[in-house]
Amino acid sequence: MKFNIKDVAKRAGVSISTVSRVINSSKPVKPKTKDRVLEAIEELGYRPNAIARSLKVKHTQSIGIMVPDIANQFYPEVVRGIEDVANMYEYTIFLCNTDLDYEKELQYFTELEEKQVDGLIFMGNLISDALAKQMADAGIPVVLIGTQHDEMPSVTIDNAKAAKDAVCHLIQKGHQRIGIITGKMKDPLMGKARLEGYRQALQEAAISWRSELVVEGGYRFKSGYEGARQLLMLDEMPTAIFVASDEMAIGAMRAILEKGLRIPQDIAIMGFDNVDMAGKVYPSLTTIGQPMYEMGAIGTRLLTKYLQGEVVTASQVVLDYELIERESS
Amino acid sequence: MKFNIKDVAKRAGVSISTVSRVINSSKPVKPKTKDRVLEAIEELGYRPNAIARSLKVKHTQSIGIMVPDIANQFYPEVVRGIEDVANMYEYTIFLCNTDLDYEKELQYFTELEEKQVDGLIFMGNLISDALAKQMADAGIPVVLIGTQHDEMPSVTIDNAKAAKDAVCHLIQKGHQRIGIITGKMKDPLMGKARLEGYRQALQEAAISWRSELVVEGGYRFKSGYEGARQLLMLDEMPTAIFVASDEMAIGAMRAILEKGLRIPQDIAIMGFDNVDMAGKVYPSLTTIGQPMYEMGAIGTRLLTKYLQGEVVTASQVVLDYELIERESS
DNA sequence: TTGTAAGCGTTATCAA
DNA sequence: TTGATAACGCTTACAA
Repeated sequence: MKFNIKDVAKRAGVSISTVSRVINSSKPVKPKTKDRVLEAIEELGYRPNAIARSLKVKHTQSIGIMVPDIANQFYPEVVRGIEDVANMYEYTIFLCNTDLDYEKELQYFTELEEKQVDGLIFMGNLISDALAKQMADAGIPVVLIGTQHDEMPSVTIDNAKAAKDAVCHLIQKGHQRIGIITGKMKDPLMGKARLEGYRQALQEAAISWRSELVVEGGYRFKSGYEGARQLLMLDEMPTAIFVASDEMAIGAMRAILEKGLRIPQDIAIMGFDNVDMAGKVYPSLTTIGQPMYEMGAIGTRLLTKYLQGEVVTASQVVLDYELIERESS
Repeated sequence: MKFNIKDVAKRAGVSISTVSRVINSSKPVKPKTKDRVLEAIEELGYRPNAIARSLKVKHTQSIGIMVPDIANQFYPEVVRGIEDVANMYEYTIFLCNTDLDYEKELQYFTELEEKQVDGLIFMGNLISDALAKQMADAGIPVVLIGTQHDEMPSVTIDNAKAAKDAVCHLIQKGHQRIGIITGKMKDPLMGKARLEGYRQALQEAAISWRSELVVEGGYRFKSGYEGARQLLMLDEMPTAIFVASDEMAIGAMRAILEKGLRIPQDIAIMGFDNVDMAGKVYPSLTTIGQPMYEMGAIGTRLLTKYLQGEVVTASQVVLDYELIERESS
């Protein structure tokens, strides 16, 4: 019960080329025959086979998207942004979860390459050399979101500057003893850069660096909780904590609340990301808002430009963030 | 710089058929020639073209997945489950956000059909007649997750029973005056069924129904917040509220906390879903745990069975839920 | 304005 | 164990 272009041609009493022409409006067709074709298509419930078409035209109108873990708070929103504009430009998206595993990244890339995706959106940590090489060899346009690479277009925010602003905000609120729960130190953007911002803010305010106030975290709830507990055990507790991700910040809040301390009166908290949850917890979380949806949308728009051969002026776009003041500070 | 099977055949000094045979291990090839072919593949960096292959073999090793909104708390986890087992069975997934819009569902389905997906995972409300018809006509295997249809396989939980258990739990805790913030009343599963569970629990406990204690919500944070405020304005406030989704429950908690009331001492809260956030808010949320990852994984496993022509014994699987008692009750 | 036919990169049948 | 060759369903010169 599955028909092809030949079937409709026969039914309409025309050649397959005319059918093709009415499907794609690629060449003028006499209105009358066009109607006959349309009618035949309708009657048979014919659907063109995009696979066959792709084989011929050499593009698939599909793009791959690699993401560490869609179940992780941060990504769904940016994936939504990606999907919306991809859809707008008539692309469908292949979703791949890499778990930040270089092997998996490589393997998925190969799979996507074989499936002839027109382009790729990549999210994750640094791109491994092997992956970079394969991307270059494949000749598939790639845009990075939330990470950078010398030879690839990307959309990011200025993590160091954002972190600095965050800490400055705390300082302006009168805090002098400010703790930090960082990201992973081997992660240059979310880890090191945000710590660097913290350092700069303190320096500008002439607040001396105290190593007991910085604890390394790992982005997830639990490490925020544990990091905060560690900070709370100090003889002199911080009066504010800057936490390098919202999820950790919410873990930190729990640690504080469990101790019977008040937020922000006893300890102020500042997160990073503006994950959906940040505005919903109580007290709500003051944070650095990454424009997640926009990052996805703009990154994809950038990709479509490459795909359509448009000239792109800025290939490494860094977006504005926003300091969102809520109840926790 | 892109090679095809012909190029490697030439380079290896064999015919394209032998190359095909070594790629697919479909027929024995003399070890020596096999090595030559492998070598040629390696040297050229050849990648088989899956599109061409699909055209010939008539399947694409890809499945579509339609979800209302990936940015909505509930879905990322199930999508992760889907992707994991899809990947295990060598399928890649096309992700589509429908926004619960019948038009969009139809449109996406058509797109997926044209792209020749081997199967489809559908999440959303009731399937519209138009969609059901098109699915049947297309002859593409579909499995439903979180919703049902007479003629289609699905994986769900027993919403009414789960809701009843939830309310019984509240009753056991000594509550007699129990409010409910429901889902949408036009939604049979998450809306009506959960309300029905509430009704049954009250009835069994011989607690009389009071219409001022039931307010209709809409799943999202805001409607939970507003619903709770409405309940809190009653002359006799409820001592417990059963909320038909975690996100609403968290909105309800805010309304309560803002009034200076304590959870669970003044008002107990019970949610539904066990979204990631439920265990992270403070106080943490007692809720009905839907096995989201498993729903995705099992649904996809079911789909692969259809795709591989295996016999399936149970096509409408209803999974167990779990009452997760935390701090809010 | 329409039709014929070559070709996209594979797999699979058939013969050798 | 291998090689020629006809599909798969479409688009696109080129001819008519």
